[in-house]
Amino acid sequence: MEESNSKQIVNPLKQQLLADFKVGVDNVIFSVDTNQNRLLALLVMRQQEPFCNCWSLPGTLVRQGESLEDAAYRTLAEKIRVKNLYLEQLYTFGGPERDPREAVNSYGVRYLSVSYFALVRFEEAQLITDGIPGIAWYPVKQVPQLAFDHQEILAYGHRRLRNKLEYSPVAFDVLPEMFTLNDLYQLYATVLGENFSDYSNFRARLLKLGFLSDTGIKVSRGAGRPASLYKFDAAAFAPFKDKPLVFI
Amino acid sequence: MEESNSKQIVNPLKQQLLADFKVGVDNVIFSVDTNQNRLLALLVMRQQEPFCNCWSLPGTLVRQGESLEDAAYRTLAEKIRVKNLYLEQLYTFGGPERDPREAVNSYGVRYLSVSYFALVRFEEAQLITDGIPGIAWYPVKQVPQLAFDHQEILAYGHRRLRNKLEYSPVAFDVLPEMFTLNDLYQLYATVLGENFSDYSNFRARLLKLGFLSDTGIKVSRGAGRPASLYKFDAAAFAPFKDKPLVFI
DNA sequence: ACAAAAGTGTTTTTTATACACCCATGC
DNA sequence: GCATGGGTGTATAAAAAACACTTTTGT
Repeated sequence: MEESNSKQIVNPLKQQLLADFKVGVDNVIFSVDTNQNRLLALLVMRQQEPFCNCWSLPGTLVRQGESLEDAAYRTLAEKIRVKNLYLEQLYTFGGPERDPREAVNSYGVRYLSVSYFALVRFEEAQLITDGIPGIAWYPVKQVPQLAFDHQEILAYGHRRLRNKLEYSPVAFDVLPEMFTLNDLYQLYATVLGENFSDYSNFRARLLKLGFLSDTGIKVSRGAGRPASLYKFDAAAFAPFKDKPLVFI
Repeated sequence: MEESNSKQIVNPLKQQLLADFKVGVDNVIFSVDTNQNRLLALLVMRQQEPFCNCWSLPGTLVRQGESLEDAAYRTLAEKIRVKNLYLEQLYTFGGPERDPREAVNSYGVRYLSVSYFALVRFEEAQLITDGIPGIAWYPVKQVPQLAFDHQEILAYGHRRLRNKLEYSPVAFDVLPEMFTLNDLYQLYATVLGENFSDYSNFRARLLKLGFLSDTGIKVSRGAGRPASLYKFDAAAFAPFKDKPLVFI
């Protein structure tokens, strides 16, 4: 940030002119349907040009006095009601010509997208439809064509989710508060692919670490022995913060 | 990105007005002095207000038609000449009031900083001083007060470097092309802290993986047996891409 | 000769992996 | 009873961690 910030100095070389930006925030919002073992992403149908009637990530343009994170929370709150959620910044996509609006009004206005990555509990999340039907959870394996470069942003978010699962306890932000060890295992298998570990070993390893507490409550899902419901004990997890590969 | 992008519609609620942004790029540039085992960051002395005569990360404002990455490369090229470098986006800092200029001209212009993280080889990097003495490598343990929120950005970059060292071969972008195994070990020890592994084990493990090739050339650093110079074999490393904790 | 740094090997402990097997329930 | 999913244990292989030892140089 060393350049002069005065717009008044007109430089003959076009290159030298600073770009004026509008900054958008786009959210990649994930949740997991434990019943069907599917990883879901929240999409909205655009109601305006450009890309009208095209599915897209829920997003907004940043307003005066609003921080990037505030904007991310605002968009989220407009679409779903949740009790808990995990949110972090993903990446900033900002090349020229990533938004067709740049070409039209072309006063050098650029559109930059700061993307955020969010995890919510599927059971708790209430979609705010407001009559308009253009909002839905899509299995990440079956997302339709998306507006702008949102396909790329979603893919980036998916990669981040896979990485985060390996060392951080984000899974417990997506799972219901009480879950069976099989729910947890299925989540990992769904996101990371079937070949990351054997269920018995996964189970034994996590239990030994001691941050999963058995509530004693049993649930029966059809046939088979009923499973115990476990809770994540955040305090007991503390020593494992910053340790890599806790969950393999 | 769903809002109307027309500036003309004046909304009585100030909140509803979109913010206009200038976007800056700030680079956290690291290198390692293998002779003194020090991790260094490149700082520049600001020549303008605000924060004139204050040390800061090298940065620039993004120009028309320029991508974020282009801007990052441009700043870098203005400060140092390097043959190879590693560059990736770090994080976007964008709260209101992070830049004092927002208060002054206060037409709702916001300053947003997209930070980039770069690694260069200390030996190859030629600082471009151009008479002005305000550019220097600082040991990260001894950086002075920095302008804006650059302290925070630097800390963030340092954390990223530590993480990247564990699974990606970025070390070889900071080390000279040929290095001793001790250079490599010292780099890890310097960045990760002295207690990450024992030298013998570190050495044995990496050699077994087979992507370090012995050039046969020996160097003597004072007393003791001369050490072999090794090279990083990028092709041989390929199978370890995406594998976590290759370097522990 | 001896200190200093490079490089090798050995032993112990811990962790990963692959299963086999027992347990509790629905039908 | 038996299929189904939950839950426990064991045997083997691999890797991490600790550290003793050998080699080659400068002084």
